Parts: sequence; C-alpha cells; structure tokens
Amino acid sequence: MAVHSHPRQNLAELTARLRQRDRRITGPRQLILDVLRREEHPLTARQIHDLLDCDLATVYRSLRLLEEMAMVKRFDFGDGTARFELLGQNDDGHHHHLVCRECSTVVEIGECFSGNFENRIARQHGFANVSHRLEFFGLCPECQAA
Amino acid sequence: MAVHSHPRQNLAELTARLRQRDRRITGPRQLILDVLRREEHPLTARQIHDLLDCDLATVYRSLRLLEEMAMVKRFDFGDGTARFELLGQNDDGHHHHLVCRECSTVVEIGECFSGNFENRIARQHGFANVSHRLEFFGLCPECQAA
DNA sequence: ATCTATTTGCAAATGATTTGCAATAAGGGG
DNA sequence: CCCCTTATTGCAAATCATTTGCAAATAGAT
Ligand SMILES: [Mn+2]
Ligand SMILES: [Mn+2]
Ligand SMILES: [Zn+2]
Ligand SMILES: [Zn+2]
Repeated sequence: MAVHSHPRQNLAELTARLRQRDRRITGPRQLILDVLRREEHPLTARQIHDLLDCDLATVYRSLRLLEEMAMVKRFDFGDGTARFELLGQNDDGHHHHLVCRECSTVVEIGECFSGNFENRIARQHGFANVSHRLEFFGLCPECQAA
Repeated sequence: MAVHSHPRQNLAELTARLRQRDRRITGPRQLILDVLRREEHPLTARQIHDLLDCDLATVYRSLRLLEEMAMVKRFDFGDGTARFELLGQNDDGHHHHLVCRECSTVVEIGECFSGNFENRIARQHGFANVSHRLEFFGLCPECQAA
C-alpha cells in the first residue's frame, strides 16, 4: 500500500481547495504546493524556501495556513526543525518514518501498531480523542557499511 | 509495574555515579539531581531552573552532561521544549507519555507495542539499531468536562 | 594551603519560527 | 479593463529555546 496519498494531485485541484475556503491563490502558495506535491518525504521550511523564490517568512506563514486547512501535515524528527508533507484529499496523513541517525535518510512507514493498544491507554486514563506521534530511528544500510 | 525507576535514589548514590566518571560534584549538579529525583514527570530546563538558584545556562549544560552519562533522559512532546527525567541505575528510560492537549497534564505510560513490529520494520528496510520515540496526545478527564 | 583543570555566571550568539508594518497583489464589482 | 477593499507579501526586527565565549570561582588532588 502506498504510504503517501500522493495521487499525483494536480495544482488545479489543490488551489481549488484553497479557493473553497476563501483563501487567495497567490504565487507563493502555488509554488509551495507545487514543491510539496512532487516530494515523497517531508521537507523543512528552509528546504522548501531554497527551492523557491519567495520570502522564508511567507513559507512559514503558508505552511501554517495549509496545516490549519489540513492540506499539509507537520512532522517532528526531534531535531528541532519541523518537516512538512502534502496531504491527499481525504487523508489525515497519519503515518510514521524510519530515519537514519547518521545521514538522515528517511523511509516512509505505512503500518502502525494495533489500534487496541491506543484505545486501551485512552480508556485506562479516561482520555478522549487520543492520537499518537511515532517515529523510528536507526542506522540505514549505507551508514552501516561505512 | 512502576513506570519510573524512581527507586528513591538518594543523592549520595547519584553523586557517586558522577564521581565514578571523573566529573565534579558541584552545587548546581546536586541541586538539579535533587529536583529531578523528586519528580515523576519530565521537567523542562526552565522549570528546573525556576526551582533552583543557578544560571539557566548551567542547567542546560548539566542536563546535557547528565544525558551523555545516561543519568537523565530527554523527551520531546513536540512543543519545541525538551523535557528531562532522571534515570534509574540500569534503566534505559524507554517509556512513553499521554499528554493532554489542553492542560498539558502528563500520564506516564509503561507499556509499549510489540517488539516484533519494530523488528519487522528494521529488517524490512535493512536498518540496524532501531529504536523509536512515541507519545500519545488527547483530552484529559478534567478538560473533557470543561 | 596551594595548584590546576573544571565548572560557573553572565552576556552575547545561534537557529528556528513568528510578527509588525508598509508596499503589493488577488478577487469582486462596475 | 479599471477600481476598491482586503488579504498577502517582503523585509526587518522580535521571540524562544538552547548554545557558546570568556573571565572569575571552585572542586579535588597534592
Ligand atoms: Mn511521510
Ligand atoms: Mn516519564
Ligand atoms: Zn544513513
Ligand atoms: Zn487536560
């Protein structure tokens, strides 16, 4: 199963989602969506900025907006820098990553542990609306050789 | 099973661990260990600093040292601020948390998903030395009522 | 008490992310 | 197509957590 719902979303489709919410379809936003659209791994704001021609602050503002609109998902690899991935139409984007501690290579992980585990924890402590954040870290094949 | 190996570690025992590694037993370090010793949930550097009388930079430096010495474990709740917990003697500190999205209440979680899951992922992608970072988020009982 | 390598306090530097504000551009109406 | 109103941008300055340079203080050994 494809981890990402990167169903070759076309820009038109994406900008339409913006329009539906009374947001303006600006140059920077299209550029950012276009960059994210062709990536399979999450990108940092700076990486996106380096591929574009617009202010870094605008990248941050746009990503925040897109995140609020559930068009983009934020990931945290614990290195103090947020990473972003584009979401598909009806995709909540819930998935995980396996990251190399040496070279930062990223592998997309679609599977997850049993939902029972999460439900049990929620019930046990009376929490509602429980979700989780999970990332794996290790040494990739290349870095093991080196 | 107790999530934390907070076996009432006494300061002497803790400072001994420092001494063993040729590190000096200074006032600030004892204070920090003493604060962590009586906490059951992870604390931020600032929280520790507020309970003490030493420079914030010293708190950061000490925590870094203690982390390198595996006496303290760092956690990341995704809010851009690291949290620290004291580790027991032979405890690698691997555990998780359930955090309230509203009031930040923390519940310690000792259980974990099956190790097979992690092994399978490691094998599938040829990664070695794979570990993970997992935290749960939800609405605590109090905040549900409110 | 003395000596020397550590460690501390303080201030300045970093790096990621946010924000104020004036200039610019998007989308609607005429 | 032009105009108007309002959202959005670029740029610089501000924030926040964390780190670092450096001289003064101090732990631990002699
Ligand atoms: Mn991904
Ligand atoms: Mn804990
Ligand atoms: Zn690698
Ligand atoms: Zn709560």
